This record gives sequence, structure tokens and C-alpha cells, in this order.
Amino acid sequence: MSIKPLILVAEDEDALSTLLEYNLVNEGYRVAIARDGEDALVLAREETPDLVLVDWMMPSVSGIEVTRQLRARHETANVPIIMLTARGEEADRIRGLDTGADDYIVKPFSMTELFARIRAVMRRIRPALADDVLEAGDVSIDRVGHRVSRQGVDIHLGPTEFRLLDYLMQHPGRVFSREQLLDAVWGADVYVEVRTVDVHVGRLRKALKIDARPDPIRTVRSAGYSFDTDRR
Amino acid sequence: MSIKPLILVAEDEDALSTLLEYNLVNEGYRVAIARDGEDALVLAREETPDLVLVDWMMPSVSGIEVTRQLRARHETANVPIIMLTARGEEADRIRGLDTGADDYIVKPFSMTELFARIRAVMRRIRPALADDVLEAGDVSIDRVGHRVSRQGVDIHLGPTEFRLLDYLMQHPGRVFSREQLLDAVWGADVYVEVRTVDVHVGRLRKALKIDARPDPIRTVRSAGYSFDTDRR
DNA sequence: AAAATCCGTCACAAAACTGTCGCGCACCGT
DNA sequence: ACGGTGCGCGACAGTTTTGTGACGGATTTT
Repeated sequence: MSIKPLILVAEDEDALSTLLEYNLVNEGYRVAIARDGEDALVLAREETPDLVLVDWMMPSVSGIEVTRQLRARHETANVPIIMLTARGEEADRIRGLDTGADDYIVKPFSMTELFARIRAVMRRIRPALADDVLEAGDVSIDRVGHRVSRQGVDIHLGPTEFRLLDYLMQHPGRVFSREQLLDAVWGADVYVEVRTVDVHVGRLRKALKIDARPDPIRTVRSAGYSFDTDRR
Repeated sequence: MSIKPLILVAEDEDALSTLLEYNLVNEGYRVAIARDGEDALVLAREETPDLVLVDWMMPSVSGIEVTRQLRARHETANVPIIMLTARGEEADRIRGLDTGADDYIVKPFSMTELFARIRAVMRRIRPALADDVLEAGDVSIDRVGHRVSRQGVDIHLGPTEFRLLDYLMQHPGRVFSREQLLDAVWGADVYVEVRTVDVHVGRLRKALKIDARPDPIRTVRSAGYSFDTDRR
């Protein structure tokens, strides 16, 4: 997750979404604007937002439906969602909360109150999310669920390969010598041949291979290995 | 953690606290009642509650102060807090949220709305704990009726297998070590062999087997087990 | 009190993973 | 172009981890 949290706003009224964008950006957030529910789902897929503001009433795909779909997808299952609703009727609010929204706010609302709610909701979710899943390029590693996936495809790794990838992804772009990797991944007290690292890197590479995607692990001759997302 | 969540209610009006106790118990929660803020802190220390309902206005120690102190203590730092407030004024609500409360509800409120908020707030912490019946994939577990079924077919489980499945389904996708499972399902003080977990997982799997349906329990070598609904 | 369940442990088999070796190719400096 | 060093990779045998049937004792039900 980058420094500035990304907020996805799904709102069909131009006046309101512009106002929201202006104020949220001013508050230090990055903002993605969606005009309707479908848009919102597409945008959420491009970059997983850190929080979603979704209007209850929207053409085509309603706020509730958006919520449900976001919850269904693995990447966005735990993203906090705040529902914007014009009606103050209790039944609707409850339905919103039960569908999986984390909070709702009734229009019209003040920016101050919205900010407070955003802070409250994010404080709750973010710490858990921040450490748990690590992404770089198209590879994501979930340490709590012990899952690795590339472009959404699940990848099976043995324990050692998992720890190795985990360690490399902690410091993308940085080159580690085989000795450093042995210390970090195997443990300082374990004695194994240095070349063992090569073998595991090889296995890791093979496992990460998805059609023609570039190899995310870079060999630096006579230095070591590093996890790189793009450059060459 | 036991099956029924413990809710700590800090409220000085007798009429309301009695009403809350009655309804919450009726809804399947365990309830601890505190007459004032000090009481609340003492009770929270005795057994860490799963959620706290605290009145904004209370003699001696105010709701805000209770919130602050709960957040300060390690055991209760992440317990969700819902603030009960008589005033509808925005400034106060914001202050409440910023202090660390996760939500607030304005008096007078209906029990239905309160329950929805409790479920919503608890879902953030432990995604499914709030519900009486829990479903993931084609498996459903009814913690009130102690019933488990898969694809509509009733399944009989022993008490330990039931608690094990219950715990795993609380946190779908998350991997637990055998030690963690022993703590959570058997109890921290019970001494049994670690491999006992394997045996019960095995029994659970056998019980859950319905023709060719995929095994919902995933083994993560040298890490533990997790309940998974989808991928393999 | 007898019967039926349920529980924890063990031992053994199956499965998964690991470390090492050796060979051949790639790359580098000369 | 050439020798040398570094690296990728398939093979393999040993080790660790997990699945599971069996069993005696405890607990609950009938």
C-alpha cells in the first residue's frame, strides 16, 4: 500500500462526486471516481482501494450490489466500505450494514463528519491489512493465509520457497547475497551449502512462471538475487 | 474465546441497561453490565469483552475516558466500541469517533438498529462471529442449534470437531498453527499432544466428505490448517 | 449398568520437501 | 577466441511432515 491511501468514490451525482474528490484530495487521499456501480467494480479491480465510498442509489448496479461483489472478490474482501444514503429510513440502513458495509452516512453530511468516519473505519481495518498481504507487480503474498498468487492465479510453494519469496518481497529491488539469504531465510545457525539458495531460487522461479510473464527474480552475477517488479 | 460473544454494557440508566441486557441475551450474547465507567474498566479487566457498548454521559468516568483507557490497555486495544449518545450534535459524534470508538448510535434507538450495528462492527474484527449461522461455500454451521450441514445434508460432529470447525470458519482463509488451534479450541490450559489436532482435522474432514466435493480444509505444510471456501 | 460416543495417543505408511551433486551453458576479462 | 568462474537445472536419496487406522480409557446416553 502506498503512502497516500486510495479512496474509491462511487457516486452518480456529478456535483457531489466533484465536491468529494476536491475535499478528499485536499485531505491527503488519492481518489478514484466512478460514475456508476459497474465503473466502481472495474476500478476496484485495477487498483485495490483502501476504502470505498459508495452511493446507495445508483443507476444499473446499486450500492448494495457493489458491496456484495467487492466482498466476494478475494482482493477486496476486507476493504472498508462506507455507504452514502439519501434516505434516513432505518430499514435501508440496516440492510446496508448487513450486506457488508462497515458504516453509512446520511446525506446531506458535512465533510468534517465524513472525514471522522473515514478515519474511524480505516483505523480499524488498516493495521490488519497492511502487514498481512504484500504485493509487488502482479505477485501477491498473503502471510496470514499462506497464499501466493500471480495475476490472481494461486501458486503453491513449499515452506522454504514461501519464506524466501516473503523475504525478497519485503525489500523489492534490493540485492541479497546468498549468505544473507541463508541467514534470513534458513536461520543463522543452520549450516547448508551456499548453492542451496540457487536451487530454491530456481524452484521458486519455476513455480512463479505464468505463461510469458517476466521472471520477477533477478540474478545479479557474483552478487546475489533480488525481487524486481519491472526494470531490466 | 467461547462461542457466545461477551458484550460489556456501560450505562448508568437502569431502565436502559436492563432493556439492553434482556435483548442482547435474547439475541444470543453474554452480557456484563457496568453502572459507571470505573465499573466498566474493572469488568473489562476480568474478562476481555468482544464488544463494548458505552454511554457517552456517565457519572465520574465518561464514555470517552472509558474508550481511551480501553484502547490504552493491550488486551482491550482492539475491542470494538460503540458509543451511546443522547445528543445528536455533530461535534460530539465526531469527537467520539476520533477518540477511538468504532461507531455511535443516537438515543433513542431501536434494538433492530443496534443489533445491525453490532453485527457490522464485529464483522470487521472477526468477519463472521456476529452471525448465528455461518456459511462458507457449501458448508453451514449453526452455532445456536449446534448443527452443521453441507449442501443441505445434515452432518453429525462431536463437540470438539464442532468447536474446531466453528473456529476455523470464523476466519476463513487464515492459517492456524496446531498450537493456536489447541489454545483456541481446547483451551490454553489443557495439555494434549500437538498431533491430536491432526487427528481431529482428519475426523472433521471425513465427516464433511460429501461425494466428490472438494475438501474445505487446507493443510499448509509446516504451518497448520485453514478453512477455505474456494481455490486450491 | 450397559451401550454408545467421544477422546487422546501411538505407530506406521504415504506424501511432500530438502540439500547436494554434477553437468552444461552463459558470461567475463584478457 | 579462450579459459575460468558463476549460474540454471535435472536427478536423487534422505529427512521431515502429515494422514490414518487401531486401541484403551473416559464420558455421556439409554
